[in-house]
Amino acid sequence: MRRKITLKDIARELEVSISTVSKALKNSHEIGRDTKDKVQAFAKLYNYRPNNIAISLKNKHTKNIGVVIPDIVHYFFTTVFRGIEKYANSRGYNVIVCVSDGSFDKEVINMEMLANGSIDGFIMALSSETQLKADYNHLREVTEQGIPLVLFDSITEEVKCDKVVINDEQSAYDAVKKMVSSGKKRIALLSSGSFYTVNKNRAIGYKKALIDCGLEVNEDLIFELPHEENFDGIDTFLEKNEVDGILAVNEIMAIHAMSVAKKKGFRIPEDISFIGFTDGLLSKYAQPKLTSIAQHGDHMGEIAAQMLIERIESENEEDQEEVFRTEVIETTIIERESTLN
Amino acid sequence: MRRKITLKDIARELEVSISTVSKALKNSHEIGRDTKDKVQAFAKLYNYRPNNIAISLKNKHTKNIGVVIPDIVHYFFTTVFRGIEKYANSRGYNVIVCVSDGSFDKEVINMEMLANGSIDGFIMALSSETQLKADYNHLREVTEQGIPLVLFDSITEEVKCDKVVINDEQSAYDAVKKMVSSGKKRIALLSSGSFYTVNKNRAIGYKKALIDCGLEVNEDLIFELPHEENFDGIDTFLEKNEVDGILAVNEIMAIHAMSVAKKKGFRIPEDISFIGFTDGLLSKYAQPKLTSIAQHGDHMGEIAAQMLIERIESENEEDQEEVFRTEVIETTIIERESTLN
DNA sequence: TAAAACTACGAAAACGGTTTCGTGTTGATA
DNA sequence: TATCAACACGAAACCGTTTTCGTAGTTTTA
Repeated sequence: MRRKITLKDIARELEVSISTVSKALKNSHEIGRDTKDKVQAFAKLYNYRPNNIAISLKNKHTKNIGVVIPDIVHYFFTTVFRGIEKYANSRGYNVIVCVSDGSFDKEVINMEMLANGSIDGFIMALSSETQLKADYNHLREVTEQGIPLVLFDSITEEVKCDKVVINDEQSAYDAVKKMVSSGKKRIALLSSGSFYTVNKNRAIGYKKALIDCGLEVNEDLIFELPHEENFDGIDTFLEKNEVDGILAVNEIMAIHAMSVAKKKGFRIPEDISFIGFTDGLLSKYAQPKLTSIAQHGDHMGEIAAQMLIERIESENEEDQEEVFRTEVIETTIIERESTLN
Repeated sequence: MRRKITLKDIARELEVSISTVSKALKNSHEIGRDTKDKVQAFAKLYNYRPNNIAISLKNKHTKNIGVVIPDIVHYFFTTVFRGIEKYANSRGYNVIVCVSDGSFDKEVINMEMLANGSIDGFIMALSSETQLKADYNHLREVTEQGIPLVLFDSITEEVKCDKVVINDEQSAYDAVKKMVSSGKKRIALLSSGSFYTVNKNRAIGYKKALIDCGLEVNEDLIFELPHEENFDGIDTFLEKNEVDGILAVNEIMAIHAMSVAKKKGFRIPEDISFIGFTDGLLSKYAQPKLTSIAQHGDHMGEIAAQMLIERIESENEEDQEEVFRTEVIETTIIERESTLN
């Protein structure tokens, strides 16, 4: 078991000082050619690599970013994560992931753990419980310590930081309008918890589109799933209400609704059209293929990482105007078989 | 911007030494009641939290584990990751993820980055390129430095370390046998790159089952996808060959094949049965629902993390017998609509 | 009452680097 | 020949902890 070699080892072996070794390896002009060559050759021979931890301690940055998300087995979040990881990596950063699992407490604990020096900044999507409690003190603690924070997807206006979101309202608006213009008149909204900012905004867009199209908003046609991960309610909702178009806030609800509709003998899209948020695998492989609203998670992730790293690396320049940006990513509707043209 | 408070700050403020503060906060018996109370109160008041980096440097462990996987937008890997994260977190560890994206070079670079002090151990699934090149020097480098490594899913016997896999051979065997016993005789195997250890083993199980059932192995019925992510070949394969059962090494291939079969007018499962590895979302939501082999990714992840952390924390006890275990996770066949009973 | 043993604390080394500043040795300049 | 840069390098502080060891002052023991 070859132990890792340190500057001290090299210094001892070559009978020079540690500072000389350090400088030689950085090609400092302070060190003479001969010494540099000697040190560099030795270092290469013994495969010297500086210890990240020591550098972090000295330089007061870790080149790690912390990502806190509610769930990892979730198409949208994984795509965002991929975007983050890709960009971060290209800038020499590593990514530490913590999943809050929808729990406020876990979110708080995870952030506290990471905030004590492990990371240079956070990218996170709020857990459902946090949105419900509307308690954002852990976020403020972090920002007050000067740790940059970027919120995405599920955000809050109550914390001053950079944000990246999609235009939920507009996207829902466009989706509804699309269905209306294909002749649909009784369009339902399948949602899941109106405490989510995203769902709130989607509902707004949904209603606005109906109104703009001269249709009335029928609250009966807005169905909110009582428990996540339990889709039973959808069946009875569709039995009780006559609808000819459905906008769902995620693809799973859309797929569920589609299969209920199929079972009841409806033709898709002739009798009922479907559009779902999140353009994931299910949308592509469903039968019929689901028209969906692509949120471009990869891009969101890249933008979020870019904003964060920019913030981290400008931290030094103490000007810090404290003007925060919120970047809006444009969605695109991917037309498939579940809607009419 | 409240800066983080350090031991030194407390010491200065309370006019005691740093060592006293450190010991007082650890409730050391060396320190008198009064001093302890004073220090602890002050620390709580100012919300003192020790700096993780400094502790890591001192104690020579980071409480971080590195996970290197080929892909994150992939159901199986995310479930494994969830298992890892969950267990690791319960033991006070954080998880740094790097995705190799199927690239040997990225795998190597990521490991080198992390190996320089950032993590206490690795959990990884080999990238396809690594398996192709069969170059495992980066893994050996790491283990030779005394960094524990646990390989899962896509592994190699050429590196001495702990491993956790499923019983690929047996699973494929059982799946084929199940189809045969329901009357199927021309069963195809849809695979993707025989350089993957998993696929190799699944093929072995597939063949063995056929032989044990008195059927002959027809190499024409073994189809290997030329390019991953491009499923075009499946169509022509099914046109050229008459089959009444299909075992696919992943659910996407199975779903693809199913939709081709449906298009050609075959009844599922009467005319053709389907079984796919990985019990992901697609299997559950496909039409008909796909019978699949659950790999229990969560469990794999937990086991992997457990093995790793055990190894990390016994590192100290220098006995290190160097006996490595490979844990085999039992799969279960989830019967759905794509197979006969 | 002197020696031994606690008690309560501080000094300092250590972890592995970076960086500032000081200094002895050159060679060039006046 | 005395002066002065430039050069090449080392000492030491520092990042924030932990931990060993030393030591005053007090209490116990013989």
